[in-house]
Amino acid sequence: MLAVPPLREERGDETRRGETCFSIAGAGAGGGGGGEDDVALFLNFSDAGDLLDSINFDDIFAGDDALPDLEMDAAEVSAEFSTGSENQTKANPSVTWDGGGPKELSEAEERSGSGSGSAAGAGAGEVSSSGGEGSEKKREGRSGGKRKEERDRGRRSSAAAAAAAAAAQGKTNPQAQGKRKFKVDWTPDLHRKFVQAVEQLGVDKAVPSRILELMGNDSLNRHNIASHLQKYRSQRRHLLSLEADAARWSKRRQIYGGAAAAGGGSKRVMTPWAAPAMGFPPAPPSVHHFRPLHVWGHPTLSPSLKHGAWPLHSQPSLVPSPLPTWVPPPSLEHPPPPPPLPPPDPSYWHQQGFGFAPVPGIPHHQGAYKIDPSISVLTPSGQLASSQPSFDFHQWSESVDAVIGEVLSKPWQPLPLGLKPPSLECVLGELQRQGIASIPPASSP
DNA sequence: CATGTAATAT
DNA sequence: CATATTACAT
Repeated sequence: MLAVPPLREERGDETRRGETCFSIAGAGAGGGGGGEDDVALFLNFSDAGDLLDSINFDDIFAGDDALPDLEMDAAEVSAEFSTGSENQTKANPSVTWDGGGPKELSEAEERSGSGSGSAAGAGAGEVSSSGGEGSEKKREGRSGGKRKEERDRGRRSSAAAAAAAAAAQGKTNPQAQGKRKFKVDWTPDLHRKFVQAVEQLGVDKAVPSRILELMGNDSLNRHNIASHLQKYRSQRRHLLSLEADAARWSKRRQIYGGAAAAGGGSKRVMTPWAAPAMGFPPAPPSVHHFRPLHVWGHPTLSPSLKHGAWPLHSQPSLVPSPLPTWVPPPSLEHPPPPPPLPPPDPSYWHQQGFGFAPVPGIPHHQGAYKIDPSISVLTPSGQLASSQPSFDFHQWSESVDAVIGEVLSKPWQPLPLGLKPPSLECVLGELQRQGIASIPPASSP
């Protein structure tokens, strides 16, 4: 709570220089996902250049608090999806029959129109869950986590029988059509097709069914795709965040480290905001008023990420050497020529599923959100969350203004992604609107 | 109903 | 371990 001096209230101004305050409005709650983004990305980005080549995704996904130890174990990285091999070019996915598999489901109907009602017959089949769904939807905290403990659903662990049936038919050529429960082997090739389809559709419009169409692969069903897609997106998000982080770091080096940093004896490149990186709020006492705030982030993948080969190894350096750096804060210090940032696409933020994630520590429904680590969000509680630094306005309170100043001055942006810098108006506007902050008189920090 | 996500099973 | 499956939410 601070005095809230002047600030142009008129929203009309929001678009200065093409900038726009994106409002995620309700979106927040919806996203629900993206939970794994909380990895602390303290990677050693000293050399953004080949960073990506050395990312060990296992670490990344491990995503616990422990800082990923950048082991740079190239070998490991390329563990799966080894493209080099021979198996390539197989048009058909190598689906492997999960013959004995206990669970068996008839997927027949998947094929939309084609009503290939094959119906494995196999009486047993229907493992289809849910006996009768008690309909006890628990409406609570939402966000993926609720999970009704052991949903006592009597694990129909058996159903197995059916499997046999499937197997029987399987033998020869699974894809024929009687595909049942095989496991898709996402070969690099298959994956490429997948990616191609996804990109063709547009990352955001790529939905299982359509992807499926485009891939034309008849041995896959929607679920296979969905599953893969899920993973794919997940990966993507990580890449995005890494890229952003790398960029940020790179930027900082550029700014603070300068030539000095080169040698390795990086001066305390750690300047402002990295300081008391207090974790997340000690649990916002009572965030009653929460409304969605504004977020900033990158609307799209940088080209370097777009290529199809997701399996890391083949991935070109993620961070383009010449990082399109965006320099300083608009109103602070030097007014750098606004780089030709690709126009942000507002709609982006409204897309569903882009990982708005609950900020660890803050019950989702309380309205705290964050997006990929690289993106920052002003939470209802006044916390400005981003991958690393996290400012809690309550705690830093005295200096909200200062905080804001720092926030705005930090190298936030070198996002090679057409991300635009948070505009002062956006930040302050929101703070003001919520009565949390005041406007630093033109030259606060 | 299709989709997305997290958790969990295999 | 990569996928599949499930539960739930949208």
